[in-house]
Amino acid sequence: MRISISKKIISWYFKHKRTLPWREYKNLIDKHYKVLLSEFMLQQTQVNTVIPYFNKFYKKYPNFKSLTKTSNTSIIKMWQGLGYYRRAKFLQQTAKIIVNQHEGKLPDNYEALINLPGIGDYTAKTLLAIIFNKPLIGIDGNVKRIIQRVFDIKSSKNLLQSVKKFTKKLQCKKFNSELMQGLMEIGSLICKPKNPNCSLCPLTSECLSYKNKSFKLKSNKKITKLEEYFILVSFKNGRYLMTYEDNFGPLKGFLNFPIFSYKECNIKNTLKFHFNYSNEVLFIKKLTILISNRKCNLYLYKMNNPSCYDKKYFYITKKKIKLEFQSSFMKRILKEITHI
DNA sequence: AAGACGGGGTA
DNA sequence: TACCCAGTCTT
Repeated sequence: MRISISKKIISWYFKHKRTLPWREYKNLIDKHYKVLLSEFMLQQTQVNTVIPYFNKFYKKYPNFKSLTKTSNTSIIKMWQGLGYYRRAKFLQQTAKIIVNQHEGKLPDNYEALINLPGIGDYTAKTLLAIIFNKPLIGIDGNVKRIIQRVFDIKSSKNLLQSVKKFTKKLQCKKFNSELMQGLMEIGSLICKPKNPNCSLCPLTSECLSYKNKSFKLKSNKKITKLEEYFILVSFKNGRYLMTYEDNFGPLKGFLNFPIFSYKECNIKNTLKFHFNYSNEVLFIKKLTILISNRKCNLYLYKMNNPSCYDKKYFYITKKKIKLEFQSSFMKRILKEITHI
């Protein structure tokens, strides 16, 4: 008798699964918390990037309750460098709902889970699979790629629908948790986007892409917008001029140097408007930063001792900056000017 | 249905 | 450089 694809994935997983911090737990509630935390951190973020963040975060916030008793600022500070900071906000909101409405436990049904902040279709199904061993499979990038390759599903308008249909056939009752994790494990370690390592794959005998020797998938076209800004660097008595209120999209609301759109603004007029522009303005250097779907050209300018007309700007010491949330964006600028 | 949202790894 | 990552939410 032929062994089913699911069984092959499951036995492969038992044998080859990695030891990861969220795969070891003290008890069931600890498992709920660890798996949920890992799923939030792993959204669009690779395992190896997450591991140190997870360990540090878990040490400081070891359960749902601890997340309800701290400020969102503190949580975001722990998230610093991981990106997609909305996740940290949603995580706290979800923790509060779990503590206040679900007796500190993760709900075990789709309806309740999908209604929690930061939990979408993928995470809801995956939590049900991993934690409660329910016969569902969440479709992430890994699962999508494996299914597409094994069944040689051509990219088309309803690619996702086809993937869903084939994925459903794999669901199993007894070891669905291992199946779910095995799919992702194979996806990230073996069935990689480029150069899949088929010699290690347990599915080669049923993989149509392997049979046809064609593994190329249609890539997601990603549009990168070019944006240009100028940034004002001002340094006084060991302190930097900064603000929380500049309107730079992705990191709006976080501490940053004064930043202005290069296209819309005339530099001198802008400086006159916000600052006492009587001092000389010097161009320092051009910096290129990639962030989300943008490529930003930053033109750094220096002005000595401006007095601010606008209350939203203030001077802050480097020591205090360290205590604040620092985006990689802001850190990069800081690094560039620190030796000027 | 498309765009916004971070930052780092990899070929 | 371009693409990808255990996606979700908003418009």
